[in-house]
Amino acid sequence: MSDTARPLRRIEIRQQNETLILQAAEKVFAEAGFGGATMQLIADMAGLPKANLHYYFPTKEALYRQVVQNIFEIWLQAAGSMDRAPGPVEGIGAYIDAKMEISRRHPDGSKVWASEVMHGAPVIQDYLETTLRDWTTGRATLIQRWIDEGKMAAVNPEHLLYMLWATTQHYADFGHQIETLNGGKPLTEAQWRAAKDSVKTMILRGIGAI
Amino acid sequence: MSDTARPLRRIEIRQQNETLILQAAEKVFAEAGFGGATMQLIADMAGLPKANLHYYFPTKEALYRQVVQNIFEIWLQAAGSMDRAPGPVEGIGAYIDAKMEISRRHPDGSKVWASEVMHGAPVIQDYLETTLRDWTTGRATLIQRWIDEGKMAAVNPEHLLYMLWATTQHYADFGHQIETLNGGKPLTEAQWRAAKDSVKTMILRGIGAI
DNA sequence: TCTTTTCCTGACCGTATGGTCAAGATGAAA
DNA sequence: TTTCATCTTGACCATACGGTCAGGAAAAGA
Repeated sequence: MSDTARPLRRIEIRQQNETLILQAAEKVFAEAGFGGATMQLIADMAGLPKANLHYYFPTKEALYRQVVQNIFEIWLQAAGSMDRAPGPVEGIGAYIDAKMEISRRHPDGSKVWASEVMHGAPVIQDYLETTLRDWTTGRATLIQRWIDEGKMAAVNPEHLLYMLWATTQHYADFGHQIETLNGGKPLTEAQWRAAKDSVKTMILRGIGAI
Repeated sequence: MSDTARPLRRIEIRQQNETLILQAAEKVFAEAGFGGATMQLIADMAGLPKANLHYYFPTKEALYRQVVQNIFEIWLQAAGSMDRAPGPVEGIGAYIDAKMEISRRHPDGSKVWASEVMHGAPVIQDYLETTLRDWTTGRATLIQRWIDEGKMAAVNPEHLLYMLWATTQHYADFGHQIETLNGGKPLTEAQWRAAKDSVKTMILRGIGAI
């Protein structure tokens, strides 16, 4: 921006360009899918020549893999919000809040994740079998404990988790449909609050926690 | 199959090949997305030469459009199960059953639909703005009537519909993830019953209908 | 049987794509 | 200043893709 900006240091250059490329890639992969995305389109969106992309990321697959892993990191971050809660109202409530916020702030990332899983998780299958599986088992145990303690109804923990994922991610993955049904306009701040509130109320009542 | 099969009539040939192509296309589009799917792959899966595909469907887009429209037809069929019900327990219960059955019987179709919407509905935008919108408005009115009649809690009808779509379609679109968390095995008959039951119980209780 | 229409398909074409490379530019180290 | 490592990029390449076409096979109609 500034004409008098000092030359960037090596590390800064690398960091800046990688971020630029990853942001552009996330958007293009979300909009076109892996197969429909082109390195040229990502390059144009990042404002860099295509050959420069291949300098930082050797192949399209490598770039895609990094995008998916970044999304998984965000997911893991939200996954923690369920712990350290005395009961389902706080724990599941916080988790819904966190996941709805991700749907709002990172809709592209959510779409890439959904697309990856829909196509059989060719890239992140190992994460599903390790990290995600462990997390799911742990959370199912936690939910079962709440049930045993009489803090919620005896629901199937796995299917509850699926419902949480499905409902929250729907606002990102099917955002276009929701927007169309909303008169072509994105949800307002108030509408997002209403969405969060609806989801929380219906689910927490659905599991007999409120 | 039979060596003595009589030669097929024109209309039969057309019907048979179109069906063959559409089935193969649905599978390939679901697995690879529109951009990742190739006419050659669809042709191989259908057991026909590629040029023959272009005889029945002039372009890849035309073939894809037909696949998406077929899915929408199935969706519309299930959409009727909510009407002619005296209250939410029967109406929404039947709708959940119908949509869960679609997720089970037509997972590929569901994935193609999800993919289409995720990428901004380039092909079926007009359906979203007309048929889907009208249906949604009508159903929201119906739900509001049930609320006014005291048959269920005062929830936001739109967000309830989103939850219904999200939860039921999740079992198709994220079927691979569910299968992985299920030890790599597809859900059994009993597990599908449990899934349906969980979804119905949680949602119907969540809206105060039971 | 003969003619017409529909169906079938191997070979082919132009284009776009992922990826490479060599030569130059730029910042870091000596 | 000189040397070295990193970064940049236009030009290029092999491949794969969607789509075309001509000519033959097969069914329908006369």
